[in-house]
Amino acid sequence: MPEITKSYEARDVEAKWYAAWQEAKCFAGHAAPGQETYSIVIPPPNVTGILHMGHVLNNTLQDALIRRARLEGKAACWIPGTDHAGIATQTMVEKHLKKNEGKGRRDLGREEFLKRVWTWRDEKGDHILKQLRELGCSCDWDRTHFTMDPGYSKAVLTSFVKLFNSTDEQGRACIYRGKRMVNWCPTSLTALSDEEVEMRPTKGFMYRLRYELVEPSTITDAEGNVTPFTHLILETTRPETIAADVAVAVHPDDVRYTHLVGKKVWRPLGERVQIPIIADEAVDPAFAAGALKVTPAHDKVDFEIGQRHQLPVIDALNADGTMNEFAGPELAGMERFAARKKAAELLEASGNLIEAKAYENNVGYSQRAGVPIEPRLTQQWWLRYPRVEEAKQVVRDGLIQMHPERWSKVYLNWLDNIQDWCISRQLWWGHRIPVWYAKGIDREKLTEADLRDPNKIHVSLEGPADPENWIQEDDVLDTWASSWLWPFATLGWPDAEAQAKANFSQFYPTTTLATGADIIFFWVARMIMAGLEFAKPGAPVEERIPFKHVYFNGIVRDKQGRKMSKTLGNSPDPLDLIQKYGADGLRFGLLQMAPLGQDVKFDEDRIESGKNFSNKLWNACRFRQMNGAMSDNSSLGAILARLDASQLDDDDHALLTALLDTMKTVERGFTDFEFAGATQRLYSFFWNDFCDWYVEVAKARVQDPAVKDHALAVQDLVIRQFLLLFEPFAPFITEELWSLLGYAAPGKPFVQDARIESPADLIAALNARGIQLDAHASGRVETLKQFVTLARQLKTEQNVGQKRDVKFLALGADAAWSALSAALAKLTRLVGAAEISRAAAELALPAIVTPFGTLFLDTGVKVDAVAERVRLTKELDTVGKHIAGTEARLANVTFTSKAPAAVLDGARKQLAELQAKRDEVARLLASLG
RNA sequence: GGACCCUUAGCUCAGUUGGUUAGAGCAUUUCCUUGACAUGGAAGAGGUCACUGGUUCGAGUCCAGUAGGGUCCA
Repeated sequence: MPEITKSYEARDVEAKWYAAWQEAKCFAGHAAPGQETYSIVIPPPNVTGILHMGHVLNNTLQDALIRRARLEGKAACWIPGTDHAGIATQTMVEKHLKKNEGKGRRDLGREEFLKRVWTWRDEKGDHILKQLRELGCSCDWDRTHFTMDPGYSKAVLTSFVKLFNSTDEQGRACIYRGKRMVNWCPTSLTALSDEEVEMRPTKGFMYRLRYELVEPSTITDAEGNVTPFTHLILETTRPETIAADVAVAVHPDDVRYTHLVGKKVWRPLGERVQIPIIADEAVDPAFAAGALKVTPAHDKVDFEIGQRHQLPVIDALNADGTMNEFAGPELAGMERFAARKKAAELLEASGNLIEAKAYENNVGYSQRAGVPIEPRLTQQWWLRYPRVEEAKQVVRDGLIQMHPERWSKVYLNWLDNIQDWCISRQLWWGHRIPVWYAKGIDREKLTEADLRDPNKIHVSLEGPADPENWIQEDDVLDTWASSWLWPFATLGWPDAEAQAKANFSQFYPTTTLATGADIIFFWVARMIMAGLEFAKPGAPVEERIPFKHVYFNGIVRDKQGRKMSKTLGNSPDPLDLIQKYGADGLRFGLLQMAPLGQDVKFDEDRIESGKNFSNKLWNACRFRQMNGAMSDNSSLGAILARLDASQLDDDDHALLTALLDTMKTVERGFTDFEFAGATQRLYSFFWNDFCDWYVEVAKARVQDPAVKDHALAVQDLVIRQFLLLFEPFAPFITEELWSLLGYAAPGKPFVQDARIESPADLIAALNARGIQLDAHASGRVETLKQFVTLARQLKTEQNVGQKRDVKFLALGADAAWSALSAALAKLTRLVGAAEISRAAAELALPAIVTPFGTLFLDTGVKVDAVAERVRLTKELDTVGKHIAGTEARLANVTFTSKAPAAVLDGARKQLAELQAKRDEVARLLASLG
């Protein structure tokens, strides 16, 4: 048996065991027929991403879940992988190209550019998966997937083709192409979905403008006064688009303007043209002066107004956010924000700018590029979501449970207001849409009927048989239109052979999805719809859902509650933390501060405490090893066989009771996703119940040959069960100790080869050895602990806290003394005294009142009566207050008549104890003279 | 504007269905390197549980409102 070193060196241990696990294929997900399964798909990080604290929390949780499942004997499978992350990766490579070669993607051409992206991916990708290994993640690496792999790509294209040929719940084609207003990112040069747009309050100006009436009018008020009416007043934040105005709209019921409807105003910028005044319900008469400039090309509401009134569309912006010739000669070619300034200057010069006031409003930003998006009219592919109603129902019915439950509401609310999904992206890195257009047709003018005409449009995986007559769509699919297939595409779908090989039928639906709530719409909701639609056609709904539980972990924030970000530099590098505190320390510390569904305020001290706990565990095991040779630890049965039921004392009973309680807490932690509670109980059990008390108490027993084997067997038992409970959270140190203390059975070298006992299993195993746990032992041990604390307190107060040769004298009734003397040996040791003997009468010595009567401390020095009197008086005062409170409670008739008996008894008992204590303290005071 | 969450010790957080004197880690005070562990041990100090009202014999816990902080959706 190798000797355990003085302190725990995490890094050596971690590297060794991870290699061993991989070598032994410990993480392989195989399901035997009929075996209960537990499967998780990883939220695939961006292929070029690096590990941050959010990943650490998310993946530690998944690893804990999957490791626990293994210990419970389930066929566990955790599928890893990465996401091609269309925009993010393409942008990254483009930047790199620009910097190193001074070229853009168009200089290289599509084919060459994609080659470069693949090279980049091969060189720099998957780094994050290696980092997850450092953390101890037990993914089945042989199942690593990438959303652009051939098999996965086939799944993506298959899903598109299937959707193209199917209808939504209202019988409409799921996929259509249409020229509609989209969120356009002028930096990435692509359309975005609504979810990729982030509203941010943005400071700017509200420009108050005059639009001259072509035929000035007059207003006649109630008194018959007539005033000239020469212009309309409008407000806009975007004067640079004025040249694209095609009308001014007012509310049809707005009496201020009804007489003007049908008349015209001069457009104040660009070519001097007249535009009509129209009436539309969409105008808010209360906003500004109640008139709205209508610019159909650059605003969604305006576009809809334009449609209703058959207005032309003038697009004054280029794709990259610069103005084009329709913006007028002064603005053409300018960048949009410069043009805004310039437009204001021009308006001011022409006298049409009344004022520009500072204004803050919500502006949509491209989440990825961080620039304001432009509403832009373009041809895109759209998806009408399938299975929307079913997706709501599975959550309402609890087939899919969200934790914390409140996220269900957010989810349902989104589905209630669901909008069609713009799935095409004007990118190259991604899955190219499997649509071919017949040569010679005008793509801009395809009707819904044309889309379904196989002579004009070809949609398939393989492409047309006569490719020379067709041109493939340039656009690729939104990244999320590939990752929404993740739970089943990683299990081989749609290839039957691959599915069989991957144990699709056993691992789907997966058990738990652990992710952040920030992607509940992007990913979670869409996966549910995709799963219902594709995974097991025709199967009952409970077999089609992609997962049964969704656990939303919090966001890791810094101490001030800010999100961790590169720019703020407030995000510690997880690998540094692993270096400093060990992977186990990081995992354990982080989980301790991660209560269900709350954001985590990161505190490095907590991680340090995780490391310290590792060391504590290490040393407790080291001490066990030093106390006696290891006997057969290879199974629970073997250890139990070494227990002597007749030797079990109160401490054994109390410890085993606490162990059972810990087992229950941890079990509940896993079913309810209450990991913080589980880790905290593990901590307090091991440190307080086991080390602080039991190991100390057992020091005496271990010296006694008659009970030594038994006492060590209890320790071996508790350490074994603890390691099993702790392994999911701290796999490295537990593995090392499992091995060092001989818990591994022959041919079963790893912790995961063992089966964790449930609390009921352990009770049954104890019963089978003739052991019934004594429910009252814990209370008696608690009393002894109190006695020890009080005795130590007395020593500290008398400035002999560290001396071990002091003498105590206890004055109490026969019953108290007999209880005390039964535990005398260990108490003497624990309080640090030469002896504790019985006093015959009150003594003129410093004293403290304990549950076993009054305890006097003989330091050999004359007692300081004045100091004692002060101390005892204070004590008497405190006790008196508690007595008064309890008496008042008991004197209340409504309390005594309504409170349950147990509470009443407790109060009465407490009062009696307090009164006895008061009397004793009073006697002591009196004896001081 | 709608929905949700949070407010407990100096800091970060626990506190299960209402029930003795509200807990932990870190920080802090005093003492201790005694044979597991100084990454440690012992003893202590530190809290009107944001505020107001209600329900109840009893509220950190349940209800309503107020204030402050945060998130999501419009």
